[in-house]
Amino acid sequence: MADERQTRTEKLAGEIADAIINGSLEPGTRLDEHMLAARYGTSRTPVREALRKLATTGLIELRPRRGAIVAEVTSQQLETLFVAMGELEATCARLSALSMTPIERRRLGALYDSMADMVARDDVEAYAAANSNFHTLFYAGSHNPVLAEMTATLRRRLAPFRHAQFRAPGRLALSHAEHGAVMRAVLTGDASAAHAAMLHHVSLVEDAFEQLATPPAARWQAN
Amino acid sequence: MADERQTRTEKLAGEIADAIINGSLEPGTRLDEHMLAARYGTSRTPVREALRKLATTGLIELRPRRGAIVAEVTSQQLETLFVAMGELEATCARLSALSMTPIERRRLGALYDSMADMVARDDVEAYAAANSNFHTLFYAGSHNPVLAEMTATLRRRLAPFRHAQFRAPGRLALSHAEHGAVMRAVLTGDASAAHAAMLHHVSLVEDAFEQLATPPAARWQAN
DNA sequence: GATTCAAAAATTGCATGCACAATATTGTCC
DNA sequence: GGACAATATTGTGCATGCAATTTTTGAATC
Repeated sequence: MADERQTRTEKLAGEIADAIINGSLEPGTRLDEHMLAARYGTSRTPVREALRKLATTGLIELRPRRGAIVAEVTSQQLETLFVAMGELEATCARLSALSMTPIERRRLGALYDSMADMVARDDVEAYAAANSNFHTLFYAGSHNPVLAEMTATLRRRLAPFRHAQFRAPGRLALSHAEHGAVMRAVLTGDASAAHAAMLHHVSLVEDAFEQLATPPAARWQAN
Repeated sequence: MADERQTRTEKLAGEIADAIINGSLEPGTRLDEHMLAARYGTSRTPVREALRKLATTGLIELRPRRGAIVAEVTSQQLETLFVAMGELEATCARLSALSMTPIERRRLGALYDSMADMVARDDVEAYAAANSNFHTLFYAGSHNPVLAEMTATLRRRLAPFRHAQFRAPGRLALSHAEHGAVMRAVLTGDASAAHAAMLHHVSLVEDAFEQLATPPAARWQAN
């Protein structure tokens, strides 16, 4: 209940996106309009509109006259997505170095410090949540809503493939060290260093994924 | 007639987008579903779906229960869009420096050379078309379809505001000189120089726009 | 003349139904 | 037994209709 201000279409888009991101709808799954309408207790109309919205984010694939499926991502496409994500994150860091306000800089430093404790306690859960906030600070810090939204969209699209991100041993400490490099560059206003440090950081996330996680899609079409 | 393979929704989205880009639908115009359905000879259903698709690209603004309007862009939002565009173009140039194939590099050089003639003849029409191709080469040259599509989408979204881009005296020669800087950096594989040169180039485009063109939206909400 | 409020009109959100395209199934021939 | 064609079935694309919300209109009041 609560806020009944959003339309059924929007609510549906959110729920289906969540189902995809948390893995309960696996890549390749056919998204039958009747089935979804029945499952969520609406008619096909809002379902169709929600599917079209999700298609633009890349979470699902819409084939004219042939229905929708949860996007199957080949390892090559995943590589492409990670590279694009890295470039956008790096750009956000670059702009953050140039335009973060003193308050934003202080907040960034405070979050970074608090994450040191989580590393010390080896608290993966808390660190993962804080990590998400840490990156979000740069989206906002770019002071460019257009760029911020693009980056956030890409992040959501990659979410299904990052579940095991911090499981690798020592990954927490490494991540925190890289965060430190990014943060220092941003705080000193060194734009190109911030860009480079963030790019490096996100590349390593990609590597960690490839070494460790078996993404849902890879089961179907690896190589 | 011809290719009746695409759905009415897709065709509609294209036609409405064109109408916005070429200026026949001005920012702020209300997009009444009944009106559009009548104008294009369909029912409201495909119109609604087309509008939702356009909304995701930012060309129109969709206010729940309150209809759609052609996006009104404040000068501040326009600034944001141009910055984001510049960063993405610069990123494409950066990646192009790293990953263009010899064939792509040769094609880039050939196009650049051919544009010198257009500058000499002061052929604004031809130069504008070639300029579009020039930038598109970097989208493809990034070898990252995700990034390329994002950049192209932003370019389309800014298209309504760039009509008078090359009208300013001397702008053609200046543009060509900047293209030269970008091209040389890419051809020599200097990624950060390519990034910087493209950023510089696109910033100047933005300046040219601000000095010269009065965008449709600025009539309504400048300051 | 401006402001407030209520009723009317307009417009969106959603449901439902039908036609056609795509897919699955069955049957026939080699 | 396998390939192919005809048929049945499923599912999407689109049209239409109704209910609810928003916007407009008009009068009454300050």
